[in-house]
Amino acid sequence: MPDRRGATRRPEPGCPVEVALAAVSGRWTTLVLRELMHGSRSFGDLRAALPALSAKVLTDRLDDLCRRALVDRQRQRGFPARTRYRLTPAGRQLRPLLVELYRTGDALLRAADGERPPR
Amino acid sequence: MPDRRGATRRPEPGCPVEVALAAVSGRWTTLVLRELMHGSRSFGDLRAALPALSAKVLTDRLDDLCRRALVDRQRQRGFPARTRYRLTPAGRQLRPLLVELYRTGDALLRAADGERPPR
DNA sequence: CCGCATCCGATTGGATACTG
DNA sequence: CAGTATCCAATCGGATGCGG
Repeated sequence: MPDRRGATRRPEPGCPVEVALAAVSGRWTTLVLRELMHGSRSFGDLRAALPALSAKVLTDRLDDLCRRALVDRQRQRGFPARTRYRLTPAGRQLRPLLVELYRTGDALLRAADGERPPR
Repeated sequence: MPDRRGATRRPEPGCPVEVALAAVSGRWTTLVLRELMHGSRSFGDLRAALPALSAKVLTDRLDDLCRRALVDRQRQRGFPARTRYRLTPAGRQLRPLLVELYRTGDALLRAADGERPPR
């Protein structure tokens, strides 16, 4: 990618970098993905794991992930209603990216601390 | 990170994943970083390489990257003014992340195409 | 040449209350 | 239980014009 020909001169939605970034950006997205990396979850499971996340934003995130085919939704109608969310094979491909995000962020934090040595 | 204890239950700014995501998100950010990965650039160099990027947004991006200590600004005052931007050692640490973003996005695009096979 | 100042429309995230 | 419906403040990206 560094210096690959076909490099874009504007942010095109079809650029691979934009596609990956769109998949993980947005507030709470990485935390929802982390939960689903551990296995399938219901709407309520996710709310319990992330108590500060409102229902509206959780719905937004899940809708978005479903539209991108990274998450699969299984509704079981009736009362009480039940819905299970799980990663698709495409969604599972995000794992190395999340690991790399953690690794890079950790390196940046260490670099910043190194400048002002921990007295 | 997957299932690491100390895992956050809300989006805290000190979380490594948030730090790395903040460094590369925002429209045009990855393209500006790509240019700087190739070496130091002036404000005008960047505008020429990314013609559809307005001066205001470029300034926003560079200010942000400087505040995060990922980019270093060297002003040479006078007329005409000159400023050179270059990655700091911390900024260069973003390269593997950008590569991983490209790799993952590419994999997602291939997965999506595979579903509707290219006739 | 390198920005900053303004203004603006669109998108975002969150709070709150209600429904199948 | 699993959402939907409103409403709102804040942020964002972009256009345009001026200033050192």
